[in-house]
Amino acid sequence: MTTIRDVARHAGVSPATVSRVVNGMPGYSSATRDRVTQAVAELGYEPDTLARGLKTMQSTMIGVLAPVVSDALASQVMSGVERAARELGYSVMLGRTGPGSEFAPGYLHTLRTYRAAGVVLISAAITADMRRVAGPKMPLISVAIRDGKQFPSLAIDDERAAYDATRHLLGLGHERIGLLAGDATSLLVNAPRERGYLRAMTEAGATPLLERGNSLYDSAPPALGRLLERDPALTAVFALSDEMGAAVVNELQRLGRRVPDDVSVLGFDDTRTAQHVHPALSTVAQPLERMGEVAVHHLLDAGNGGARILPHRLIERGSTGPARRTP
Amino acid sequence: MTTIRDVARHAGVSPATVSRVVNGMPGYSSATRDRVTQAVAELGYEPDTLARGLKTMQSTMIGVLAPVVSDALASQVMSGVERAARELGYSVMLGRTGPGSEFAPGYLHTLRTYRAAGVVLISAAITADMRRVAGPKMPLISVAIRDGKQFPSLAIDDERAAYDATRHLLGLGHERIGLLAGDATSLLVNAPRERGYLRAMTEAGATPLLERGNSLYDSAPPALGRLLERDPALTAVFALSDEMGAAVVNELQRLGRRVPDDVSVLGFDDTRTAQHVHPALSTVAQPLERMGEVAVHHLLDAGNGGARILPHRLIERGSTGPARRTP
DNA sequence: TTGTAGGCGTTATCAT
DNA sequence: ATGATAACGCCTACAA
Repeated sequence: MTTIRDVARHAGVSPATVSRVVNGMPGYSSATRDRVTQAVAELGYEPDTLARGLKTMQSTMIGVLAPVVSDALASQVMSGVERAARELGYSVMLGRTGPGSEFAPGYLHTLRTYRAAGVVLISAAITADMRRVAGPKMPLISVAIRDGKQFPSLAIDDERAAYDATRHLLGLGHERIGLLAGDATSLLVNAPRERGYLRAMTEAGATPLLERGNSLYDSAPPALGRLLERDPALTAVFALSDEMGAAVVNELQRLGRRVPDDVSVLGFDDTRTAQHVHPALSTVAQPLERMGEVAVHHLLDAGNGGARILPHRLIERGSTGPARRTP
Repeated sequence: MTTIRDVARHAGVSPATVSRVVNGMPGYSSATRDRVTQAVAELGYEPDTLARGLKTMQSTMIGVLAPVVSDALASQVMSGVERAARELGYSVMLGRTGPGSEFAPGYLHTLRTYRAAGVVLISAAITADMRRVAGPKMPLISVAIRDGKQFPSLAIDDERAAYDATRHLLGLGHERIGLLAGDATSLLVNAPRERGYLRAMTEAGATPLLERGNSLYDSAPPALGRLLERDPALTAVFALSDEMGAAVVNELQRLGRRVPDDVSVLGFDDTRTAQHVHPALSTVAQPLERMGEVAVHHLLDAGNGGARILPHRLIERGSTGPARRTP
């Protein structure tokens, strides 16, 4: 292994000078800079991250924690985090919080012993306990979830997004719009979306109709069944996740209903799943990759508390269309 | 921050003793062990990973690198890696190799400066250059790709898996089976699968028919078009990725063909995508999560070179069935 | 502009 | 069984 002393010897200077050159600190002639640079190249020297971190009391590590590592939404945010981190010279450490954030403290602890520069939590709210184990030096930010004003967070305005989306369906002439919501455990994202839907429906004088799944694919067909039982003449279903939306598209067709001619379907999130059904799922897009990138920047800018809002966007694919005329 | 000296003072012993207790080395009475253990608990002491790594010249970090972080297949392997690593007390660092592995050396370099305990490469072959920048201490293993015998790898037997799958379709009475292959850049996985298909077809006296996509969803419809043009009486399509398989299921139905009554469709990998279409995609399953776990174990067992094979498995869902009788 | 020296928190060697 | 001490590789006052 090449150390800073090797380079120093090779270039005929002191370790301190090498350090200065490598870190771009002032204090050397351009001649020595060249000699050092060359020595570095020749020996293939790279500063040891551990030693550097130990000395500076800070590492260039960023943690990224998600409830489930293989989740489609989380993957996209992680991708953004990774890209931004790398661009800024940081590395990212991956962890899993578990569905109820139960593993988060353990990972935060580890991250702390690495003197991580910060942590982004995906789809998981920051708790006082997490804040405590993270210690005073390590900033936390949660993404894709609205987390009050107490801790930093980065998300779309879920209430408004659901409101806009419902208005869009109303604008297409739909009145009997069923909402397929997620379960209560992900309350922080579901509650505002439900409110948005409710508000739009009420304003339009339409009758709200709500059933719950658990945001995953398999939970949607039974919930759709309950929705159709309560109103067989439904002309639109608004699912609060793309997986549920995709399942609804498939299930409706299995039941002999055409999408979107008989029933329109709208999803939420704009994960890749939305494009894996036919007709492709119209959906409320969250800028997931971008959220990951922005989160990293906020983290490193000592992004202080408060909730930041990113813009949502409605993407029309093939699963939505004008309401079927009631004869 | 609590250091080992704080604990030592608190327990009335020397730092060396604390270290011994914490690391389970011999050399202390049970009385002092208890005092130290209690002091550790009271002060919430956790050894600093950086300092420890610096001293021991080894860190408990494992790298996991994938061509694209948000890829479904890679996500599942990563999930397995993360789980196994955590269980063994290791942390995982995430990186992106890029489609042609072009970024791999950079990440390997970083990992080396972290003195990582090893690196698992997903869907990326190890090259001599990578091996070089990884240095002599850091083991590498590639997963979900067959990598000759030169470097460690962990994958299914792609040739055999495709052979078995094709035989399965033949067994259902299909003779006109089109193969939807991936592009040439992922040659290491595609070539053997193509060979397996070809061998099964030839053995059965059937006529092979092959078109290429790029493994992603959007590439499948046009390729399917070409397949149908060359043989409109096709009764089965074997797609070498689930995304392409899902697209084929959707596209066939759009074209008015029933799945599986008119045409059977078989996918490959068993990612979540396979379950996001209707009928759900039958597919050749790779044990992705398991591969991630096993990779970690091999890495830490100083897993020497050579290709390790994990078993594949055919999963029948709704997209395959007996061949349509030719009247 | 450049070099010397001390210490970050830990483990390992050598005394006691 | 326990403690003092020296490194691991780096950065950064402080001196020169």
